[in-house]
Amino acid sequence: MERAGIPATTIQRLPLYLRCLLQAEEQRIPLVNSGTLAEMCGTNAAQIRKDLSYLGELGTRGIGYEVRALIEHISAVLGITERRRAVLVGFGRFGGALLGYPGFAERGFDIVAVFDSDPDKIGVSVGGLTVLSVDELEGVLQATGAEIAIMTTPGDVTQELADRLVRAGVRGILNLAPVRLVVPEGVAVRQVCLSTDLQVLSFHLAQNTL
Amino acid sequence: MERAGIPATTIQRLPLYLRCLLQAEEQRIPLVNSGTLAEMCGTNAAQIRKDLSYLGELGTRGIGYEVRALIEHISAVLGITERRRAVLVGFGRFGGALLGYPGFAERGFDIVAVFDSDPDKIGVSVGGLTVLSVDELEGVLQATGAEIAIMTTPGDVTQELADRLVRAGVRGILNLAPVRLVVPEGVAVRQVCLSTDLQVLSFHLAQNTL
DNA sequence: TGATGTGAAGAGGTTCACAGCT
DNA sequence: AGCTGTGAACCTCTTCACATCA
Repeated sequence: MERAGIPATTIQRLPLYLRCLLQAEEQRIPLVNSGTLAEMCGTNAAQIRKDLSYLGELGTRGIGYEVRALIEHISAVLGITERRRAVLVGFGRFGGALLGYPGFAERGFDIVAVFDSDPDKIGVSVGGLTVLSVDELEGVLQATGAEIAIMTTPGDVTQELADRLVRAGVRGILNLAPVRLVVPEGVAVRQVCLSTDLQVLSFHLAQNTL
Repeated sequence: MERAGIPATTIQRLPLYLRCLLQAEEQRIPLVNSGTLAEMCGTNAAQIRKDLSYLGELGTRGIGYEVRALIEHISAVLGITERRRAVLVGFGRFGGALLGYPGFAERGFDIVAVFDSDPDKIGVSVGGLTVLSVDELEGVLQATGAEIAIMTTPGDVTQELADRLVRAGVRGILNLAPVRLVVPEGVAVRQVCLSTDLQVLSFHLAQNTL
């Protein structure tokens, strides 16, 4: 499968396409063309065709794209045909909220362990899981084979924990802590920072008040 | 002030620069050059200089940038010299977690109202605020003059609520609901979707297992 | 005929390399 | 001498326009 050479921006749009296609499938729509899919996604037809062309020749000229087949293809490229295991590090406000979020499981991601360093939280059981001590990080990661970590830890310990996670086999980190992580080659990091987003919004507000 | 013509990517990096500069100031560092700032931010010196040059000639050749002055400038461009008011729409798992998050206030964003449609939640008081009915949206927005909305609502009602928010004067939306919002010209939207981020991470995992 | 797939043109950002100040 | 500010080269992504094929 020709996966290399797909632009990063295309990859970031695939989950959106997937969501729209699943929606179409629910409505029993068997076929879409680039125009209608673009409308569903809020993009343009050329973008859709170009993006999908990177995954192979998935459409039929004069007809369009078969919804089910396209879902399969995109899922395969995103590597979510099998379920993926993730651990949650940090059981605070955000950590707790994320654990209860059904969206992860719906999209094929299973949270298989939760860690914290606060003795008051360790042992708490929630959603079928028990909060574990971060001391057990390495052992549990080995046992579960989880490859993804979602971090909602205080800023000052995040890099250190990330290092341990990587050493223990994690190769993808979704970081909600307001810290720029440094990770070795081959490990992917997605940084989420709501404060940053608010500041970008603020810029736009300031712009429009000239 | 020459704000137009600043690349969108530059704007998105300014909050990061700001964070690093505040950190430098805390360490009583009065002056930085593009090299050291780049290291703190995990970028390169050329990027820093180019970005800052869009804001004006803020440095001194042969010397570098004065930390305090740079903080002021970036804050001004981001429009966060005055505090900004935001409302939270949706008091569920995420909404509750966000309300307790001190990071917003620290960066100049005050959450001035919380809305929900669930009768069981309306009236609950939390962090000095009382959860209000979404029926009161328009009135409260007018009264508070909030320009930003943070949405953590169920997907199916989000667009509709966003329309009402925009009509009531909101011009920046931070959307945590897994829905692509359609908004009129002049309204800025930042979409946050953790599931999307996980799927992008999954792609990278799949890549490295070839 | 109708929609895809794609080379080519265009736009937007990043990196380079050096002129220009202090 | 040292570091900024910036034109120019380079690269990446988006949009266009059309050849291509069912």
